[in-house]
Amino acid sequence: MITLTEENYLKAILAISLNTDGKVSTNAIANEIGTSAASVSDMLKKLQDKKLIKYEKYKGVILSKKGESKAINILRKHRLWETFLVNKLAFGWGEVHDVAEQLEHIKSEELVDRLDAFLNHPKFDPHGEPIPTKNGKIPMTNTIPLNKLEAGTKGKVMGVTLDEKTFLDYLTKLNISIGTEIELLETIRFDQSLSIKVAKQTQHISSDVAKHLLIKII
Amino acid sequence: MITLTEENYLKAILAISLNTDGKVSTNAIANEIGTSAASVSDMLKKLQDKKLIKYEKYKGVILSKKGESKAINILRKHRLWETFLVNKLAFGWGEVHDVAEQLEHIKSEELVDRLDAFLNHPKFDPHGEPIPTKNGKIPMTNTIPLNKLEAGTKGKVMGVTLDEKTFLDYLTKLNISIGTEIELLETIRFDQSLSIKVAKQTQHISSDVAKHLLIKII
DNA sequence: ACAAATATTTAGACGTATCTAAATTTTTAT
DNA sequence: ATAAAAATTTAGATACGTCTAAATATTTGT
Repeated sequence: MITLTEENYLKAILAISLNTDGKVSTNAIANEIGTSAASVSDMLKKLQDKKLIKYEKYKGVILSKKGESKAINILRKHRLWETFLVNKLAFGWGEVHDVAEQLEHIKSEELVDRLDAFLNHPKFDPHGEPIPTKNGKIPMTNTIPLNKLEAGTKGKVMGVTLDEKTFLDYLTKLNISIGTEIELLETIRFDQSLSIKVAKQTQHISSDVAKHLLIKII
Repeated sequence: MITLTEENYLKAILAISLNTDGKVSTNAIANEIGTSAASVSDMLKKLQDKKLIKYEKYKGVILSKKGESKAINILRKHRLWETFLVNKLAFGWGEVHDVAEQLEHIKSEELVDRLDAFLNHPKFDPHGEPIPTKNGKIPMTNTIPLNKLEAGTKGKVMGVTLDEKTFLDYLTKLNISIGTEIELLETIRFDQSLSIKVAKQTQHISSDVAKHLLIKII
């Protein structure tokens, strides 16, 4: 049996893997989970013993087939529950993360299948992120982060890659949500901050904000 | 912060309290939870320290105001989630207990409020048991267990007090569900088993089954 | 009332997950 | 190339929840 804590480690390793190339470092995991490197080191041994990861001391870690499958399933459950909370219980998109972090650990394949059907097999969660399929694939989206766009390009916000209330509240204040059209006017050389046009209004945002906005060029 | 295990102890103590008078014994709790009396004894000290129970060594235990409020809230969540699973996700009434046992520990008052509203503030769960109110009351029902009925009395099944798949599957086989009309024909002196009439068919059931059927006399 | 049976608690141990501090390995910079 | 810095692992502790075996308290039966 896999414990709740082990599930959280797998999820963290997957999240880091999706954003970076190569092996995942102990420190990166410690940072993602909010724990010490020592604790991570301890846990990696256990996950290794259970064949959930491939781990070499000092060399970093990657998920095994089995570990990846578990991690993707947790991600699937997380995104399905977020969809449920927003679409059925009328939560705001900034309010669902913490609850979904609990719900994602509920163990029942039947429940997930029925929830998926109840929601009409959604392809994307409320943040525009693709919902992994039952057989463990994460659908690819042809979007790029706003900060990688060339100046003068217009696009539409297809998703956000940070699920944090303060961030999502800020987006709401900027009048940005899924589907919003944005034109990148200029990238400032000094700090990579961006001038953008949203609904005919010119606004200015940091590159930290821009990198979490997934854009499809139109 | 209250742990998952502590919540399960409070729930168990409440469940026993609702069926018996006086203080709850260590053994009764061990039996309900499926653990050793020694473990229960350890845990009772912790719950006492947290002021969740009133406990005197060797004398048994009752819930404190605070403990009772927590326990009833867990029961409320359990029954709301069971209602969700049956009414919205089309689970059978015998299939929801294990999942609800997990869902009842999700921490979010907002979630419970919204779930309650989504379900249209149900008064009873799929087993006919009353759903505790947000302010911590368990509505009373004027029903009695089938085995306490007098021979010759007719009644309607209003609820079942055992949430176990084998039991509920058996009821289904007997054609008994919430709302079914039953006439008690005779109680056998030897083993307290019962002859009943269900939908014009005479059937015979044990007193163990009968005591978990809540009847309203009609 | 008192011995036997039953119930409960204590003692000591184990596994999980965490921490801080110290040791070790790897990377970086001159 | 090697010393300093950074990353990682190990060692030793702590808290939680569990267990078995032993000790103690309570209840029961005669």
